[in-house]
Amino acid sequence: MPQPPDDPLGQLPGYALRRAAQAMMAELSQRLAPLDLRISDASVLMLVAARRDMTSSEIGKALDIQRANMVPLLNRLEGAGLIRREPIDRKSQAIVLSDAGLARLEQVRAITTRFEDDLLARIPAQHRPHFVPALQALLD
Amino acid sequence: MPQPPDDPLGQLPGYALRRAAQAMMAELSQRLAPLDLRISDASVLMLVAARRDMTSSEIGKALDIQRANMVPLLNRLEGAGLIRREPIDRKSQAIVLSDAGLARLEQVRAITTRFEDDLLARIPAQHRPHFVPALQALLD
DNA sequence: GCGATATTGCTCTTCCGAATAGCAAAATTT
DNA sequence: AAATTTTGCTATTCGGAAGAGCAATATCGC
Repeated sequence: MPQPPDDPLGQLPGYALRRAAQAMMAELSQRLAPLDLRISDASVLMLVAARRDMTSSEIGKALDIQRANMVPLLNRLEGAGLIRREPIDRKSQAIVLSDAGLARLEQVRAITTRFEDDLLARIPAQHRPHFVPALQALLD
Repeated sequence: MPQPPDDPLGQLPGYALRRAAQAMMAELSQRLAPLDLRISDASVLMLVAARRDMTSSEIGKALDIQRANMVPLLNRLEGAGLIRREPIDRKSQAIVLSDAGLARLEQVRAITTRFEDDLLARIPAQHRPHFVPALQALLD
């Protein structure tokens, strides 16, 4: 990621945010590739483990993924045997982790906690505690 | 952008970074839409104004856009009459702003400086000075 | 209870950004 | 002069995200 001194864009918060997110996601994707999971797959696994029996729409709301786009995502996870769809009533279904899903989740956790540590480590100590709060302030 | 208290992901720097960047870009896109420009279009205009006579590949390197993807982008800008391609030698061409491009750039500047101000304003004052430095640390 | 309304899960389609492979012409290196 | 690199491009693919629309079902107001 070159940062030429005469780059007039590098100082702009919006531009820096975009580039940083881009670089971060490229690296996380690579680290998750051995598990055969995309970033959104991993997010879903983590979420359904933390809050059991969520419906597809609830997951979508929490992760800001549209209903329509949840379908292929969950199909993929179900096809890989990581989740199951269990009927709640005749309309809704709960998404639950299978045993294989739980096992995969453990691998995901290992990779992501390592990843998040590495990420934070690259931020100079004096800026570090401000990083997540600043980002969260942008999400209200 | 909901941030439920029992969201196990919201605290993760990587996840927060992704979501913040997503939200930011969605909003910037909207603000640029009246100018009929995408975010990358605007970046290119700003860059070619600051460093004149750059070639397509140089722009790509600076903005981290691949050669192949620069082509339709520049075609679009050229089609809109905002830039011209001027031959340097028989292989390379300089990208230069047209008069219309310069005028459009002024509008871009108005929108982006306003946007960047608004963005920073949403970050609490004690975190604000740490924001861009932290992001830049992730880009090395 | 019933009718209007909202929600759920889905299909199909489109768009954008990004990536890859390949290519011809021209420049640069040695 | 030959080998290598660079430039600009075509063509294709992929992933994430968005939109419109739909049938079945659940929920709310009365």
